[in-house]
Amino acid sequence: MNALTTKEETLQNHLLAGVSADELARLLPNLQLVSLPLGKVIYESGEKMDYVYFPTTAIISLLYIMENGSSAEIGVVGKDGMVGIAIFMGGDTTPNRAVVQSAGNTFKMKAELMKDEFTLGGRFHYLCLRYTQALITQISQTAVCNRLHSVDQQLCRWLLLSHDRLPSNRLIMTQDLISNMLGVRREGITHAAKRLQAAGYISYVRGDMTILNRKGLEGGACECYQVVRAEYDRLLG
Amino acid sequence: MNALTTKEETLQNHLLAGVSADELARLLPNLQLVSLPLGKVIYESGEKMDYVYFPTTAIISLLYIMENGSSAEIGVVGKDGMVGIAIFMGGDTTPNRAVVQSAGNTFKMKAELMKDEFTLGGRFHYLCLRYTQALITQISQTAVCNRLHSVDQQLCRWLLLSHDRLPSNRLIMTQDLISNMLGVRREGITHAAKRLQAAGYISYVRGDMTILNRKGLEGGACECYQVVRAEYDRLLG
DNA sequence: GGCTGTCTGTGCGTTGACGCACATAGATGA
DNA sequence: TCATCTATGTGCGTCAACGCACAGACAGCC
Repeated sequence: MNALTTKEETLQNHLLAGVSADELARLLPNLQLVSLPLGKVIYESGEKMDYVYFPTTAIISLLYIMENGSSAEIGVVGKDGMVGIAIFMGGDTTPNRAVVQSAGNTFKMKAELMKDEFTLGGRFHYLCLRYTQALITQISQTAVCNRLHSVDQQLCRWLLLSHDRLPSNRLIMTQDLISNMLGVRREGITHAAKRLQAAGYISYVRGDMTILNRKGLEGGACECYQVVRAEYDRLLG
Repeated sequence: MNALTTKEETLQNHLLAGVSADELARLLPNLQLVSLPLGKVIYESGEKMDYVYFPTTAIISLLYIMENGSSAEIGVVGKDGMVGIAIFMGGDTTPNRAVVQSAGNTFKMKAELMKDEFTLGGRFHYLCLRYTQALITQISQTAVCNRLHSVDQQLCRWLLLSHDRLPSNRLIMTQDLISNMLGVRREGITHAAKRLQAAGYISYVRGDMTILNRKGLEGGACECYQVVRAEYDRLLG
């Protein structure tokens, strides 16, 4: 891959696409394109973060793992953002695991270089902070949704958030994995997915899901999805 | 109140206590001490934030209000932090309401002055970012807790988070208000509170609650409380 | 083809929380 | 003192989600 196509691919990530020409010129030599397989753990809870990730086609899920092994997703990151905000926020680590939810590509950059660029305080700095605020809204809305909404509604929200970050309508993911993300039973996902398939919104066979009708999903979701979407558009659109 | 006592009171807020002497000298003339009554709304969802707040004895709850009127807390702020991070993160607003959960004092400062001081990039900037990361952990853990834990456990967590930010062992708050914070039924809080009182961990009469046994509450809470506490200590301790 | 492992579907009893209705008890003020 | 309001306690039916067990169904592989 030559420099030109790398530059083109960086533009697939919304944060990298938004920086100034000067900044991009500085960042480009330090960005390494890597392909991530489904299930790959890129950060473990409490572990020092060596790299920051800017996904292009991959989707990364931020999970908290309980002591007893159960888990729940707190946020999802794709081409809209980055994984590793703790690096520039100053904490270096977070008590969360970051797992590849959908295989694909991402750029990675050394944590030290990330800090250096951030401290320069330019448009990159500005975008990182605004992105962090958008992520806070996503996490907040996950909290609210977990409290007040049904599994059916949450599955719709989750599918929409994933679809927004996906390069196609296909999502390679078993119901068992989805249940781990949402922190519910696998059977609960089976039931909800069946209903969505019966309604014609999605179709799936053995870990291969296709989104057929976004509007339908939007109707089945709670207001949480729209709140998050609107904040991303407002802050980064 | 003269300048000396104001300066002493600012030190009750952990963020203000952590800034450099130069920064504090710049901030002090712009900090206005106000007393906030229980239930006062200091920000409405989506509203432009005119001030940032640094509580000393007051506790502020960050809530999301659903379209149907039900609500859920996403985080709580006291002397450990500040309300209004959106001002320096760049978004200016958030889709949340900020309500006084426990009456008390807070310093407030004009949003413009906050932005100016933040952009200077000193220790204040550093502390604001680290605080934001701690708040993210709190919100994340709220999401996890909402998903996986019982009302009893969540009440313990909530009481502990409040107690950490309270100047005494007394919390003036009805069960009805607590239920709005946690996004559960009032009766659910009645049952949980009765159990805690029977165990001797708390006592209460008509909106006047006293925490008698912190260790007991810690035993009744899920791991979520400790995770949040540890992150605050690590990032800001 | 047949074996094996994984993914999805289904049934059933249990449970934690909900929604509603109403009872009791402390606080407030005329 | 009495009326009223608010806060808390309690009962009961309902329901969504859970935990468990197991039955297909499909894929990959020898």
